[in-house]
Amino acid sequence: MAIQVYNTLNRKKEPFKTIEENKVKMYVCGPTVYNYIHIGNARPAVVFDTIRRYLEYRGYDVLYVSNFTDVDDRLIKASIEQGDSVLNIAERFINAYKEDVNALNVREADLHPRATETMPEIIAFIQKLIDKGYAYEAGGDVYFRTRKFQGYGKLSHQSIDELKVGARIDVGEHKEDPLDFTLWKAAKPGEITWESPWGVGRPGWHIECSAMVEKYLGDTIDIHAGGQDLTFPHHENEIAQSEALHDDMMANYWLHNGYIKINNEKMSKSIGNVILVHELVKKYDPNVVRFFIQTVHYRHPINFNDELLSSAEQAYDRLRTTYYNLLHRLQHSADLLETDERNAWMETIKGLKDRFIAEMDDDFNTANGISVLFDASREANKLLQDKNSSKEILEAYLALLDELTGVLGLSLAKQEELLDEDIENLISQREDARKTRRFDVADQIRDDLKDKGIVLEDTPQGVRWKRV
RNA sequence: GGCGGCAUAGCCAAGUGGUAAGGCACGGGUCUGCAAAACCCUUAUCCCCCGGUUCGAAUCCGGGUGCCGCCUCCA
Repeated sequence: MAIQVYNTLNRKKEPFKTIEENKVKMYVCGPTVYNYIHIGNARPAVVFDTIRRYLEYRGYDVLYVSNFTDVDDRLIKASIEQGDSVLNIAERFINAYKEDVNALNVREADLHPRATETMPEIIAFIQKLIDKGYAYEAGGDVYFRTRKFQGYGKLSHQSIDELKVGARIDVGEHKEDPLDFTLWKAAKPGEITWESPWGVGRPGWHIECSAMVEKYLGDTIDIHAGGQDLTFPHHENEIAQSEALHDDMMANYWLHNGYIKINNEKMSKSIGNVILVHELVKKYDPNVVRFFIQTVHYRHPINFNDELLSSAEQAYDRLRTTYYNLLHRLQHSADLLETDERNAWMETIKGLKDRFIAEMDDDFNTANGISVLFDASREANKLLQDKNSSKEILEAYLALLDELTGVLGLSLAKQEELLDEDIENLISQREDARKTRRFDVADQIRDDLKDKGIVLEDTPQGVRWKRV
């Protein structure tokens, strides 16, 4: 059974078929870099990074391109407010973006093109649209002739006459039709500009993606993705530009992730409930944040608040505990014997892996993939209760957990930690006390260590400790 | 007005025709010197409401209620 992908274009799941065998060309709309990113920006980064990782896991060679919009109205505004250049501000927040998504274990794209570095291609793209009659210059601006493009509205499933109701012409615009959108914007005095056949100016928002996709990936790509809000008008306009020019599909699959809400409200600056990734990862382990995002299907809305994050933290710790306990057993057990049930265990492990793949194949259902991780955890915990467990099977469970969490971009492994010598001493003093049944002494030491954030757990294979 | 989404246990969340995954929290039991961790059991006769199709629906159709998104360069 092939991977099934929900395609916004047709509003249904379809078998995933690539243009070139085993190769995926994927483009994800990136941020406008005028500020630190919030969790609304983080979601697509995490979601499509996960999809990329999964496709690679399934044997595809993925070429992943994601842009930075480094010139637009908001950047110009920020530039004026901060008295700094557009390019400096962009540079600063590109670095901040990379730092933030890196914390969430989002891999860098193969290519991160910037609008300002794609200017010749953007201008050439616009010129070709003019030559083909799909665009026109007016007063130094260039507009796309929306009505001329057959099929406008096919992604957002709206008819052009309905769209017309909301469209309007702003003061200073020179559109033939309210539905037309800007490809090139004439500069106002003092703004950052580029030379073009239509005078100095800068590109409209939508054109950079069309130009970049063409430049780096080709006329038709496999996957084009972004947040749900980009469906209209951004992606609709990209389709119009690219398909008008190429007379071919821009992308075979359009994927859109759902919105984020804060305490069931829309996250917005006016409400003042915007959560920056920056701040969030100080408060919660980035693994937990990533995990939390993945516990909800990517197309569904996701609600953020402290209670939900804390619950996710508890859940994630369950997986971690299993992982640590497997490691502890492996390292501290002298009784690693072959069990009679070796084949049964290996079958179970194989079954878990197969289930994980089946769930993820179904439109990247990470919520169900994660439920398999919990089942794996339960099975591994059962193994840990056996008196005789073999090294091979313990290692197989660790490998399974590493493999599946790795696909999701999560890590259960903790950093190598050492205890202070005096704490080591206390632990061994307690062991002595327990051996001589001086339990009051032993319990006192355990309580003291707990106050210092070290929890002790006695197992048949010796004492186990963890920090809390 | 147009287009679309969602409504599943105390909370979160899968499931889109075959009789309710998983997690958090709660309760009982086992294990333990006591704990912790873990395991087992229990926890929605039922999936917003009403009607219909079907041998059979949380899942399909019609109607209703509630919440939300896009149609404003906001992911």
